[in-house]
Amino acid sequence: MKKPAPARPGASTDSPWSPSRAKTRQLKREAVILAAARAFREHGYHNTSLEDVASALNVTKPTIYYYVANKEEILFECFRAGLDQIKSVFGDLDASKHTAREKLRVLIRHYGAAIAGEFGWCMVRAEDQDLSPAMSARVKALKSEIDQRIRGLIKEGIKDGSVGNCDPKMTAFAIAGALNWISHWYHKDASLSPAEVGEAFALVFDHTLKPR
Amino acid sequence: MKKPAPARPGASTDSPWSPSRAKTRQLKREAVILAAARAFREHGYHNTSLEDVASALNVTKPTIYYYVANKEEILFECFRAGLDQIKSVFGDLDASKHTAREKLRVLIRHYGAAIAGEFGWCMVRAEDQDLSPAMSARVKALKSEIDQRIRGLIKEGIKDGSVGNCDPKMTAFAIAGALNWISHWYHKDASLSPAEVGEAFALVFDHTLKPR
DNA sequence: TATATTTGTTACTTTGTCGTATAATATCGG
DNA sequence: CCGATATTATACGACAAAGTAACAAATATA
Repeated sequence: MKKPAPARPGASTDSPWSPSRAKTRQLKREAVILAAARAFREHGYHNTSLEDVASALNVTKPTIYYYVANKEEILFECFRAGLDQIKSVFGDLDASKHTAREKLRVLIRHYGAAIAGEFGWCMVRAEDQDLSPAMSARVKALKSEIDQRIRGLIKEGIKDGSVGNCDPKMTAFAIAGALNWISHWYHKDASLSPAEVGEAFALVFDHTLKPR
Repeated sequence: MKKPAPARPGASTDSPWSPSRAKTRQLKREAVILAAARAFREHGYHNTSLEDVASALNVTKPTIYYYVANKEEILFECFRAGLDQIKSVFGDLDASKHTAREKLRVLIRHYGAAIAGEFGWCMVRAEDQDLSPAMSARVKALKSEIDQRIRGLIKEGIKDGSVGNCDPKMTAFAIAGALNWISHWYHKDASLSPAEVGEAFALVFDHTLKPR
């Protein structure tokens, strides 16, 4: 279970290993995750063997296991990559001085773009049951954080008057659901870029939220 | 591949077999489908063995195969049961003389209730790749019919003035997505009945659609 | 009650894929 | 240039679950 070399790119001076080694290793690991994410999206998690992933990278299966402990770890990393991408906008939101509705607009645009991205499928459609209880709990916590953020912004908006009166819980479910669902249709109907998709949904829900 | 007896309940007079036999057989078949649908929802399609389904019904695996050709057929029947439930409201819609927005309200309420029902999970979260190309195509056709209906009603509403100006395609995606997503959270958070969930969403999107 | 048909079980084969033991090759620091 | 370590391949073990063959129990009809 112990890594042969610390994979942190920052640990260059205090490590006996060349940083370039650790760096390319990290890069290759990420390539494995990404190739897996694409295969999962195309064929589903259970219909994708690690041999499929390997051959997509022109290597053999044990090579995959050199970079990753097991299939579950790959799935977890896919979840994390996607969810982190969504959460990356939280900082901007905290800093911003706009109304809650405008913050929601930003969040929706960003969220939608992330779902249309490479890890959208895994983040949304992969099943908790394919992760161990521990990993599943971590994923649930991340997801819940995002959902709570939406619900919180709706409540905030009702208070500051930028959002019309509505049921915050159901409205948040509706928004999150509509966004998550993008992963079901986006790659079949990719007439828009991920950013454009996010923008389109931001517009739709701006209508929903605007007070009347 | 040929069934030993025609399972249609209508074939009572011209068949040498007692109709009660065919009837109970049909009932048992449906019990298999339903038990499987519940197991799929709880553990996922691939994490549910037919032995699990069998033991939930207090029988053994080959008994399942007596009522059903294979696992794929079960999944297809689950899809069909759910989608038919949604489509069952189309007749009322055609007969109704209300505005398009009011029709949408009815459709959304009904759709939402169906998704929160027994077959909601299979209908929405099961993957096309787990069906043969032929069956997958049939499912896609049914789904598309429903989506087109929503989009059509939005366009109709924009024309008759009951729906405010919006992008019909994206708005339809948003509505369908929000409704489909119910299957992800409903059984964990079942504080409302399926009908109440449908009603709540009808309300949320009435806000979205109302002209301003 | 006797017989044919339906319904169900026990025990098996087959298949696919995860994950690993082992060995061979490439690459880096000294 | 050499030894150690990183990287990759070949071949295999283990196991779970789909699907089947052959046989046993139940039941309707004559």
